[in-house]
Amino acid sequence: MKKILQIISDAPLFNGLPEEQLNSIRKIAVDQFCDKGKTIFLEGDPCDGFYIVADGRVKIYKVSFEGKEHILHIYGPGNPFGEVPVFAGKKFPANAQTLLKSHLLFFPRAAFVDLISKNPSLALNMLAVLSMRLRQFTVQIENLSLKEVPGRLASYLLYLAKEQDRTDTVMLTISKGQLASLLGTIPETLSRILARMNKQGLIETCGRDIKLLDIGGLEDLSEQGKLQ
Amino acid sequence: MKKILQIISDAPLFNGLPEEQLNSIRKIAVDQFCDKGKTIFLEGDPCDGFYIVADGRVKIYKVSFEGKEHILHIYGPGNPFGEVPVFAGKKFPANAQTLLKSHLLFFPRAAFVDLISKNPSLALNMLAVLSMRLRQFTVQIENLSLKEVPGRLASYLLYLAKEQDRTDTVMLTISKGQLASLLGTIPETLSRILARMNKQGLIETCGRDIKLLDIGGLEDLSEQGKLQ
DNA sequence: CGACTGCCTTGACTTAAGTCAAAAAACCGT
DNA sequence: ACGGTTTTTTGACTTAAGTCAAGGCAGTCG
Repeated sequence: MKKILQIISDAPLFNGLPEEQLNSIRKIAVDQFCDKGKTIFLEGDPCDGFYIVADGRVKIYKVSFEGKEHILHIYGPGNPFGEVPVFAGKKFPANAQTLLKSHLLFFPRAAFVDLISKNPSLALNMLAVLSMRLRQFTVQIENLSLKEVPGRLASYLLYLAKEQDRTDTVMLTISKGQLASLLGTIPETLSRILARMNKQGLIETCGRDIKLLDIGGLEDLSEQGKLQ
Repeated sequence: MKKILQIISDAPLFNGLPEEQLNSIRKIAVDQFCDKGKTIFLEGDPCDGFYIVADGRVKIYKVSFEGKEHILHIYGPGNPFGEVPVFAGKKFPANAQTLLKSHLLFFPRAAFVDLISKNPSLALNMLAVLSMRLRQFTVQIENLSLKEVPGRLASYLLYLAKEQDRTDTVMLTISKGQLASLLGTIPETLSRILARMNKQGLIETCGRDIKLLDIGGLEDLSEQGKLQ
């Protein structure tokens, strides 16, 4: 387990802050250890603070009327979540659950707002993080409304390749069912599309490893949003 | 035309700020008058500041590879736009165009960041605005991925009713073609769905006026996301 | 008044993707 | 290695929604 102060100073949210401020942030952080599958909060719960993932993985998701689940984000170490309602209002807009045994830091609302209001540079960091998220959401909405599933999958694979700094093979860090949910579809459809992309020589799947055989083709697909 | 100071003090972004700060904000604001259909910025343009709508209406939209357009937002008086890349990066993530003859206020990036970094309460306001936007995006993504078009339309009608403070009849403030794009669909589909909802007695359309005949039914539809 | 233009609607057709059901494969603890 | 989950894949079928093409219905302007 990493030191709390270390975790805090590594988080993008607190990047570049002076030692002294990091210490005052550390003082308000509350440790929290969760098993896999633990629900952290539910949509509509009152929000009295936000979290940072110190270790493990957390999914943020919505559930439809019929119980179908759509994953909005999957966050790993260093990522904050639940920070939106700290400023916007009083309730969480989605559900959060751990995907792995996880270690979280909790920041109580009142104390954090107090810190921010005394700390312009912390506020600027926070603004940058929220802005990045907004930008990602813009992309996600674009994907959902302008691209078909194969296009979204291609985008995701290219994003993964960048993330993992590989050009040949990427490894899924989540199950295919979860990936389907993240792409706004269902496992059956995802499975069929992977099979189709195999046949077309774009990729070669082997369990959770996916060989990228035709990066150019994947790029076309992610731009055009349509297969063929 | 309203006074610039008046516009600024009415904008949610600057809500509750002391007179003195409003004045320093006013000093960095640049007036801009646009005809209908004027492109304000394009996706990928370098961003050197953001805007507030003083008067008129602006659409924020993305264009797909084949040229299909999806409207992300439509903003009216008091709303800021383009504020994301001021903190996140250097380029605009979407396009902006006026829908009406409009009056905008432009805030240059450097001057504004400077203001924020000296002004904790302005920073907090900004955080609240961005958080609200993130929350709206969450809803939009939920709509796109969990609901079919009739569900999204019902949500929009109920939102309009709330906005206009009516329970019987709402008036579309945009054309049906634009509404289709905002809902992530095409005019033909929207037209068919409106016809279907008419037949089912949920609504009664008359040009741009839409009578809400069965609010309960619309609520069910917007929750379940499916017609029937 | 009529022709023009932009917006909306309708119809016939195609297709992407969802549902339901079942088989196959991978994973896990004992 | 074994039984029992849980995931993933496959197949047959349905359906929402997109495409293409043709009409209709305003408004407006000469």
